[in-house]
Amino acid sequence: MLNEWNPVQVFKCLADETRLAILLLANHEAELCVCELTEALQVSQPKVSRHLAQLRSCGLLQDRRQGQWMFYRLSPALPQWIESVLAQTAEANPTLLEVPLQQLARMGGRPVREAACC
Amino acid sequence: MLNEWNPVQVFKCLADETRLAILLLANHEAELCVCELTEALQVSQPKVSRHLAQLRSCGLLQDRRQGQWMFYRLSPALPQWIESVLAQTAEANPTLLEVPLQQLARMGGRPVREAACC
DNA sequence: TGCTTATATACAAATATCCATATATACCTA
DNA sequence: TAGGTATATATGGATATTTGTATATAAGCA
Repeated sequence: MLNEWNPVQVFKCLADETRLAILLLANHEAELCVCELTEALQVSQPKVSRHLAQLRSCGLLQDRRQGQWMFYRLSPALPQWIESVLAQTAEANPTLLEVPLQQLARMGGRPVREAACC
Repeated sequence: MLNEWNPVQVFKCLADETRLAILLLANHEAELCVCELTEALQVSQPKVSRHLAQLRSCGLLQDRRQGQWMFYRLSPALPQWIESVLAQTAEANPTLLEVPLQQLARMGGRPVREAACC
């Protein structure tokens, strides 16, 4: 995880429609798997995976495997200023999440989360 | 000013070392001319001008001519969430402004501001 | 084992971004 | 008007980013 939390790097991560939507969704939904993101954002699976890899390598996202699925969430180590930027952006731009959340709600066959521990 | 306040566009503006520094300086200093920015950031004049043009065309900066000088400041119309992002970024990353402010303080022959109105 | 689903990665092409250099424009002063 | 300073922009090349397509990896299940 190079150049950790460097503001320019962080803003580069936010400076793409797909990545910003992923981050705002992760902020809203706690945890999402790749197929859910693919469906919510209506983009190809490799595209989502590539952006997820970038966000993970920048330290913004954390992943967890559960069987066949990979679940992504905001990194618990995220500095407060970054959380705050995400929250402000989401609050001031509610339309960004509107369609993705509708797509999610419409989606069938979503994987069931198992408790992460215990 | 196309695509005004589109978050992705805004973050693209923040996703460059020179532009981010310009914005944080403008946030800190109220108003700066091109030669001051060139000196503070230790970059070439065309480079500063190009980035300033981009920030202006995105609506983040406002310019004002005073004689030979062009003064730039944050747009008064800046949405609150963007101001907030800038403030959070500056506060959490004080080193970003450290060297530029030193260079500014060291700089001689800075143009005198006239009152903008009256 | 072999097949299916979910996800990741490699590759190459298209596009965007960034920069140095050269030059143009605008204002000022004489 | 001519010359100087401050700033803007044009051009071309280098580099980075983004993407579709194809393929690889990993887990689950028969």
